[in-house]
Amino acid sequence: MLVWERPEPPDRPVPAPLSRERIVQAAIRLADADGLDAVSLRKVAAELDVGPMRLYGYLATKEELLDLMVDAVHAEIRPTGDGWREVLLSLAETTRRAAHRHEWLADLLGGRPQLGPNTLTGGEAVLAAMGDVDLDVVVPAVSAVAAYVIGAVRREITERRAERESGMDQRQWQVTHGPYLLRLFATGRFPALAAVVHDGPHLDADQTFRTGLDFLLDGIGARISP
Amino acid sequence: MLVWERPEPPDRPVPAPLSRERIVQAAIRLADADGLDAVSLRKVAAELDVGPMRLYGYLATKEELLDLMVDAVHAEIRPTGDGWREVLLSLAETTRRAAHRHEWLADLLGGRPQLGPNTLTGGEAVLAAMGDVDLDVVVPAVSAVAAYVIGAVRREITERRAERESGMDQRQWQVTHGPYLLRLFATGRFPALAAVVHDGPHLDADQTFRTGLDFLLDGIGARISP
DNA sequence: TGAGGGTTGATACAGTGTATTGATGGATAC
DNA sequence: GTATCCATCAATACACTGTATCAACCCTCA
Repeated sequence: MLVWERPEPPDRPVPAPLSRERIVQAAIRLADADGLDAVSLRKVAAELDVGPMRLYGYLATKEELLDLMVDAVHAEIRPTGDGWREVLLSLAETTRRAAHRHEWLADLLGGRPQLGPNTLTGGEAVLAAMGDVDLDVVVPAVSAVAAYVIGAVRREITERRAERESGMDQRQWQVTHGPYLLRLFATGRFPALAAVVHDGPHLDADQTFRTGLDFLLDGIGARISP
Repeated sequence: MLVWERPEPPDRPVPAPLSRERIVQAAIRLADADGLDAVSLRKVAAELDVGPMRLYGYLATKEELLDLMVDAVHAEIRPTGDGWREVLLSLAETTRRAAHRHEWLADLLGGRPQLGPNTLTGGEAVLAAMGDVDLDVVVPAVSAVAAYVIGAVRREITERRAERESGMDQRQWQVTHGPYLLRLFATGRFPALAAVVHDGPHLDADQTFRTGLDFLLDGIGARISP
């Protein structure tokens, strides 16, 4: 044997075979690190030391990759608890926490039909735990909670990003939006808004999410056990 | 004067001067017709018979254009009514109707901080109409309704698109997803889901939206007038 | 008439998703 | 053991995106 044909180091013997799984994990890593815009097929492929076109052996389109990413994260969303209220509450909170770990989820939630196995498994868990509540209430109730969560998480993540960016250079934010807003408020056309900004409660994100969710769950509860 | 130098027809004397307004209207036309993906700076510019770079005299970036589009549509969202419940309800319904007229709105709602004049005017109208309800309830209540609307509209438009596409070739949809779903359901891992699909209520979009909204408003009402 | 300067159009660049085409290597048939 | 075929994979190519840069232009003022 020729000496320069040294054997491969044993701890990285062969690159793991490509798979949907590995592609999706790489895409999620990229999205977690640098946001959804950083997920391009070229970058995902580079992450896996592979040509971009290789991915098309496993994916039909980029949209499919995004769908798979969402479904993969749904594995982290597993509602638990006893009784309809606990279950819906934990559905909401685990979804929200997943979006905190993967902010890009906020951009994707609700934007595509979700029929992946993990998503369906989560849905099954919710429905199964709803006890013997009438289906005529269960269906709109779950649907309403899902809608609320999608919107609330989206707003929260959007605000979080804006704060992060304006925190990074608060100076710039004030220079850009400050005068404009001051001018608008100075017109006196927004007295109620001004009052809220001035005297309104300053809830943190946890409280805001929870309060709105409680409104909704209370309203549902009134239909279940009047 | 040379005969072939015919004067411009008087009903189209000079191209209207370019303006943010005209740019935004052109972008909205494009988005209404062919979806948000059809809104590229090049196409918007072409719509206005102008080079792409002209737009940068009026816009700093494409994101700004999208923000302006959203704010422009907010001019159509003007809640009316007496009392907090009517106002919140009309806020929700007018928003939803605007999204029906401009489906792309569902992709943008909640995705960016909204500080445009039309958006603020709408917010002012809502707050002003909330009467003398305690601010500690008003703020989370409005916020919760906004969140619900964002999520519900997003889900509804997503489903509408899926139906439209699968309606255009239902054959293809069944070929693609049918066997996969049947296989999943055949495993027996989703009995509750299967029950819902089989026995659950089939609400139309109006009812679904309205029912969830009523849950939420009921819950809010319980805090306002217990 | 000439010069200066803001306005506008053209070109250019880096990046995207994806179609097509050419190479390559391993299994199968003789 | 050789030849053939086919599946796999890499490279190239295309049309398109947002945006930076730069050259031409026209309008205003001296």
